[in-house]
Amino acid sequence: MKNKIQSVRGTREFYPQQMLTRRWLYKHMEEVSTSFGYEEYDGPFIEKIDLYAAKTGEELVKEQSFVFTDRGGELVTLRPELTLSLARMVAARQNELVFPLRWWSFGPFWRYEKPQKGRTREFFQWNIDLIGSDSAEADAELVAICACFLKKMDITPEQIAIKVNHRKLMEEQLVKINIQKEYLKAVFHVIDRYDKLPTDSWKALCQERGLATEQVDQLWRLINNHELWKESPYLTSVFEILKVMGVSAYVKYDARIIRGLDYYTGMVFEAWDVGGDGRAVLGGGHYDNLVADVGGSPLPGVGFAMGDVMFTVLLEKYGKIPKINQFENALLVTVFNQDTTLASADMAARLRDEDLKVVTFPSVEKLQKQFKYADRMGIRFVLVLGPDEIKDRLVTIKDLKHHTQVSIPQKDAASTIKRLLAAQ
RNA sequence: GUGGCUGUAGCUCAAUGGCAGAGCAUCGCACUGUGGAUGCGAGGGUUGUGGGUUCGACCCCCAUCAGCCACCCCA
Repeated sequence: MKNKIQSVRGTREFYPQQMLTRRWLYKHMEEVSTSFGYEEYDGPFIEKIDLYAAKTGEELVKEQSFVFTDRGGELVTLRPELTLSLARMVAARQNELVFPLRWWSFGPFWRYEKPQKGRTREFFQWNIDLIGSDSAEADAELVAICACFLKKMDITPEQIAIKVNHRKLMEEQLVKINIQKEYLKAVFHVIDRYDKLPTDSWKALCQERGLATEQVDQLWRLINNHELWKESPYLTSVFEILKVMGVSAYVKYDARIIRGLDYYTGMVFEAWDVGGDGRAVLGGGHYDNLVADVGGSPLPGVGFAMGDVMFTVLLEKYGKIPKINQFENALLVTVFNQDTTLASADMAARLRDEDLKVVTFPSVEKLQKQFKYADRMGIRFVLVLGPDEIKDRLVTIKDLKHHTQVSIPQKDAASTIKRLLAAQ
């Protein structure tokens, strides 16, 4: 390990076992996405910085992106998110695409943040969006997809819950307590801080930000009002739809959900780890203007994004990551000695022709060592082709799982193994 | 970007400023045609890195890198 060059801070290394987990996660996202009729797409991994400058909030670009100048002197960045690339792609082919369109993606993103548990500088993110509809049905669908995914991962509503709110509802309510339009952003920010501070400190913070004592109390009542959604016919309708879809158990109204990204204009939602000290694992919402903002005609959309890092942390916490053995149906063809290597290679090739997963041992070693290798790798069958077998055109097959062994004619090897596999 | 804690064998961790260790793992042998078990043995370290203090530094000081935690922010 001397003179080892370290990996770049915050980047990920996927050893085979973790790669299996990533693929397993991907498979479930794909299944849920496609079951609702979503199509897979992807955007560039590098974008011009201008794409994000306007709409995602300044911090995301200024502080949290991997920005550099390319050889042509252009300021570019490793993509910190996908929604704006999506909006541009849609705007570019707005007249040929069929709406409403439903697209999903899973790929790498980069943010220049301080790494800690559940947060790295390089991460994978599931993005899923429905564009071209303004209805409560569309918004409800995305929440339902989120719930279906959690259910599929065997996560219960007691473990992760989806909290829903609506920005316009909040704006209306804030206007009612005489908060001026210009202050909305600042107030949204203090609402966001509510969970992190004791009530007294939070109230002090509100006053610091210019709220009158009376307004602070009104705001406190507002964000602790779990019935507030009843003031919104829109949210009422969303919850009704979710009930019919059978996913209500995962969904809660929460007036404290606002979300940081500036482009959300309607319903917003986040999935939270209920058991933990509260961290969002997924977030999304409705946006009215995104496509227009990148040069298209106005088109509304709704979508969410989920990072793999925090979600994997939670899956581990709840013991939901299966131990996958990719060699459970594989076989190892051993080599007995130098004279039998060709016979083993020949046997291995013929078994692969029969669509079996066949590993060979690449050098002549003691059988003990080769058996141990199979055991450590989780390979189920070990084949021995020694002088005795070759003389009688036999092959010995040991089933490491059931600790049984047979010697059979070589021509029956594939069918015998297939029979054992079918019998489990 | 700010503050705090931690870096010793592949892993988990010991070691008053005075000889760098244990368990697990690895490798070898017992076992010359058979994995998991047992026994015996072996290898493995510039104590994250670079300076400083000291007769002497894993230990104290400074810097730096990395991990974790709390902010900030967010997925």
